[in-house]
Amino acid sequence: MARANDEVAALFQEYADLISITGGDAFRARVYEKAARAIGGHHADVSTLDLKGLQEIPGVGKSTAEKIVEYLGTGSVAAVEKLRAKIPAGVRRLTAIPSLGPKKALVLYQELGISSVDELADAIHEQKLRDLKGFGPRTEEKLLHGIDLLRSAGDRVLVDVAADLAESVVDALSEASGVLRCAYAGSLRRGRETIGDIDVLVAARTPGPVMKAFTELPYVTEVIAHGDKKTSVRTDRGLNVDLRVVPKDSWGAALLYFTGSKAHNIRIRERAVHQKLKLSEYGLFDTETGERIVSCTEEDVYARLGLPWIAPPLREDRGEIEAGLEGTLPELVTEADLRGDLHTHTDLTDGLASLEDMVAAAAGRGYAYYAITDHAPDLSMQRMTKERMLAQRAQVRELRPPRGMRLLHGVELNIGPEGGVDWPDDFLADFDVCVASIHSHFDQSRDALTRRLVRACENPCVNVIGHPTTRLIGRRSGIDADLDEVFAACARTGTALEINAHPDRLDLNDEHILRAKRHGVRFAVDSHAHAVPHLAHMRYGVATAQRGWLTKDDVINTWTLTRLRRFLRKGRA
DNA sequence: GCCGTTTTCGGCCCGACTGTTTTCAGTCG
Repeated sequence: MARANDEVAALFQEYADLISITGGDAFRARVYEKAARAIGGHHADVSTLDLKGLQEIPGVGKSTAEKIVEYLGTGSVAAVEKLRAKIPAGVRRLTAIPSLGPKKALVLYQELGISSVDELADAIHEQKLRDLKGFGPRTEEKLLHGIDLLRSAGDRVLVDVAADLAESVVDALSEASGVLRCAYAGSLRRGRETIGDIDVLVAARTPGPVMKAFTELPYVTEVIAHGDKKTSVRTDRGLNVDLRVVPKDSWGAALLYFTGSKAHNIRIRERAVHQKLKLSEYGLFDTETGERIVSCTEEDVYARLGLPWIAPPLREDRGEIEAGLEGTLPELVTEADLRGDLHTHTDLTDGLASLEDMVAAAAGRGYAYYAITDHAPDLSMQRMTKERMLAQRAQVRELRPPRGMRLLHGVELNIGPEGGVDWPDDFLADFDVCVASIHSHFDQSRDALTRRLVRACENPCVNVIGHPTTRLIGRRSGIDADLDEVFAACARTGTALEINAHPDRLDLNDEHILRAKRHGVRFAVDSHAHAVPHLAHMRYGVATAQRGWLTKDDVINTWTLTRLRRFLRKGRA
């Protein structure tokens, strides 16, 4: 069951789309889009708020708040139903086709009665679009191509795939003639968990050579748009890359603009307008004289708008502008702050590398401490026994890792259907650290799942809840537990929540982290490595923690070993 | 429909590219 906030957000997004399609006031549509985002990201559950509380959500006024109350009371909103009755759901679906927006969708529906993607494909093949105003032969071609893309849509890709591609594009273009600077921006720079396309920014004396080099990259399959300032391509990696080329002295304004998010950009541009300034990707200008004031660095632009530099992971219009004005932006945790990793495996269970190899690689990352946490016997395929675990402990105690790195002997316990774990307290008490995770029985009731996690927190030996929602991005949605209750239990019992850094998990996600932090929870950013290369996934976990506004102090594996050990003692005898 | 470090009314972010147009609307980010 989704949070009421998510249901309301989806409803308002649909309402905004329907307003656009029916040719309603574009500003009204934008208001509902904005409200949808604000409600989806709001920490408090809207079903617990009254009319007054709802209006305290920025972007939610009287009319919107009343619609929320109406929805929560009756399960629908009359104004939305009215538009739904005018426009079939399939017409809205048409706007998912690239190059087809609300205006064309309405024309297709009104003139030809087209209300589904299939009907549109048929109509194009029957040449029915020829007589419509604004539809030419190129439009037909683009629509057919767009339909193909939609039908084979891989949607967004995992962040590691996008990062590899982006870094390779940046490396290649940095070598192109006339390129002065090159970097990726967009959602990848903001550290989002999945990426829809890659934005690459170049500062160059002349755009020609770099544009050419770009379209000739080996993984480019198609050039979508090709101009002096912007070129867009599709790649064989399932995502598009946009390249923008700007003059060198526009670098800061352009980087700011292309990093987004769109919502953040709109907010800072509004701020500019209020100061009689105009902000574009070319710089910050005086509206009256047209004179450029600043543009070279992001810091310059923010400063002229009365703001400190805002780190990209915060740029989601989730309060960062207000915090910047008040001087209360968090000092975000960084990868360099991490002193260790608290959830890793070896080939004793389902890891691929030996204890020695994992430890050597961890030492190479400069960690001060490193925990080995192989599986316990309740994941029966791992064939773990007390004897095998104790033998590993002896091996760990004997190892002398380089650079004085300290080894912690831990375990990843399985949280059973009733919330119990593999071993009794007296055996667990001798581990340095216990991670406990759910690995099965994902479909229990909400109450059962909540109780299960709360019981695990109440175990005096459990230090960290591993991959708390068990989601696998794009493959398995997270379990349906009352997370706020779990967060409260973590804070009460001194149990940390994991931010699992593996790109297909990133669990907890940024929004959960923001909510958990309000409960006073501590976090562990862990690689969950099953092989040496996985240790480097930490960067994605850190980015997720940054998106959750976490500081060094919130993350237990940035602490000194002494402070960490005190935390890990928890309720043990 | 929302909102105010000029405003409780009159604004609401800005520019690139494409295709169908003869000067611009639509789409996208």
